[in-house]
Amino acid sequence: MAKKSGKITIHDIAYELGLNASTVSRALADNPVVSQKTRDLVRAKAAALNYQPNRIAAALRRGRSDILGVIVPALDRAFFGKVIRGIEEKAGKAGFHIIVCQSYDSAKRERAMVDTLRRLQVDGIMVSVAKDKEQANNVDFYQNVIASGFPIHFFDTIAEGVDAPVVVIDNEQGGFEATSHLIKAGYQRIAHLRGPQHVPIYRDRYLGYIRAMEAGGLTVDPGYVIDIVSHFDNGEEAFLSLWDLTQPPDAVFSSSDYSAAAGIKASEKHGIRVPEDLAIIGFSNESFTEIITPNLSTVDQQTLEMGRRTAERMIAVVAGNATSEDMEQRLVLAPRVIVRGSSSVL
Amino acid sequence: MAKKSGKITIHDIAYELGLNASTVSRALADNPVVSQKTRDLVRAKAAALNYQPNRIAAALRRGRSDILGVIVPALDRAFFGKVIRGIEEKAGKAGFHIIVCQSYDSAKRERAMVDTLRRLQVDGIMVSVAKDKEQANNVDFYQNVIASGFPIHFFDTIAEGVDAPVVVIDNEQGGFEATSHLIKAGYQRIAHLRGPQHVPIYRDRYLGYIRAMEAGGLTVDPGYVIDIVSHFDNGEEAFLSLWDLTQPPDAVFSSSDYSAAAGIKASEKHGIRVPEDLAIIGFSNESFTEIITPNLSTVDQQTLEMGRRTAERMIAVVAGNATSEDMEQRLVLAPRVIVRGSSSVL
DNA sequence: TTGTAGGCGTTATCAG
DNA sequence: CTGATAACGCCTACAA
Repeated sequence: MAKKSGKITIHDIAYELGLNASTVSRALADNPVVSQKTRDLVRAKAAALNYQPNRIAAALRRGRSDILGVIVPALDRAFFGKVIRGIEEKAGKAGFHIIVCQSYDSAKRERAMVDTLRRLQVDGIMVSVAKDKEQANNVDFYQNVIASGFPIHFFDTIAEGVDAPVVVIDNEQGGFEATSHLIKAGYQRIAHLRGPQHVPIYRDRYLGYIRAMEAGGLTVDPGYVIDIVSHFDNGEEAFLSLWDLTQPPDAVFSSSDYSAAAGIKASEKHGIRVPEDLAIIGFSNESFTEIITPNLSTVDQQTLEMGRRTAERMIAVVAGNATSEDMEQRLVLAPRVIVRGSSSVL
Repeated sequence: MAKKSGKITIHDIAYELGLNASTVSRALADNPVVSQKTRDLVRAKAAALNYQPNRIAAALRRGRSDILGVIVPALDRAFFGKVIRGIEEKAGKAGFHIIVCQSYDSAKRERAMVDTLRRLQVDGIMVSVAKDKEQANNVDFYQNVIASGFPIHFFDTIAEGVDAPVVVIDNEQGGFEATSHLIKAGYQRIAHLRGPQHVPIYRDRYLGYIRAMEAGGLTVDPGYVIDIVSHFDNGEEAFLSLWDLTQPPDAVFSSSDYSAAAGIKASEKHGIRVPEDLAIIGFSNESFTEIITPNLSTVDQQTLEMGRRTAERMIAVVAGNATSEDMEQRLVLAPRVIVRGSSSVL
């Protein structure tokens, strides 16, 4: 009995059992070098005292914390919620914990978070990079971090030009397939709501759109490409400007589900039938796409899978089963087009 | 120069400056007892060497990690994403980090997470308790944890009967106001889609509904109260059963936005106009409520605010500015009814 | 103003 | 099979 109010340590257990702390440590680690009898005794006493090992002390000693860092732009975006769920799932099973941080889409803040996480001695960091325009400075920064031997793994939005493992979906292919789907369904005048082009994922979706149009023998009317700034707010405007054209489109591939949804709403308001007069397909498979009417066709991003694979690969590196080098640096997941009512008359 | 490949420590800085590690430690902490000159020298050298303090070592020594734990049922639910965003926001500003775990709505797993987090030496844990039926065992568990002096703070779904600080919204009041809004709008036959009654938040919403009905002088037809199991899946069924009644309701207050949305969809399919034939109001203010047509009336839960306040209060306790006792144990946030197209003809 | 000497709780290396 | 000892990197009395 008798300990002040402080926490129980292996020394307490050792003392009560007339053993040495190192034996207790070995016993708790199930080290076979310790006699079975002693191991049982120690475990029993540990349970009796409600001993909780201090993992921070162990981390200091072992030089490993079994904690991984995750940096995302914002936690309240459905996409990141799902990816992190996948990450936590795999990490947890492998005995790791995750610390989650938000960059609020500021590359500067993102770099600061990397530094803090490293000071916390996380064993590696998974990051989906901020989408502001200050990303250029990331390259040197991350190259230095990586050169120092610290494991970094990107997912979704990556730091281009940085030599690190990456899990992404093929946005170009997603754009291609979404557009191709519209072409196959018979639409000819296909517009595109385009996200900020300094962000690779949006640029790729746009390029996929272009490729599909060319492959389908259709010309891209420059007036059919509308730039979306904040994907929800100016969704309606975008559609209005399209209808102002002398020859309005008969289909729209939007780089975001939000602007696509805004389009459905605007169409309804203006008496344009979806999909008869105008087909719409979005991107991301947000959960509301199955709730709105008509259901929004979209491109699924394999979010859970992205999280799981990222965590797996990160852990492989951290656990030493793989080095960043010997693993294929780039894992590209295939997006899946999901056809629903907004782009097909069933 | 010359360090193997290992990390830089205060000893390295001290060595290079011909100082002692303790002086460096004090200098970096801006301890005024150290001469300004030395402090500047140390900071400069630290920067030059790209020194990153080892917070895990500091944590061990100080007995504080500046890390807080957060346990939620699932990270891919919009509600928790927002709350955590709020938590991280406040925690980050106060110099804390957060480790996020998922209970997957299993009380057993939740308790296991509490133990692991404690072993990681987090300074406190914020938890939204799992919604399975095994919660009863939580009471003893949490009472013990708290009795041992470890700070626990609940939010949203709480462990009833446990004496710990809590931030919740007034679900009873939310149910009352949602229902009252329908009554004031002239609806009389008001049904309720009721969530699992072993979960306090759903029970409270139901009680609020009852109170409003009574206050409005309306009788509650038992056939008008439909139990929802999985809030999205059997939403349509619920509505179908209501329309089967000889006297169907003219309004529905749903304890979940998802079943409410399912109702809007089902109404459309069956040629029932919303809100003319049937008014619908949900609960939670999910982001899709503004996207569907008509926009769904709902009750906002103050998610960001809930996260911020929870973090603030937790930090106050951890930082010693307040004890769990001297702070009002219960902070109740007021829900806000948001009237949109689904329950009002504007 | 700076240095010395522990010690936080664990694990790893050596002996015995 | 078990014990003694040192060390992980930092902080903090206490001394000088």
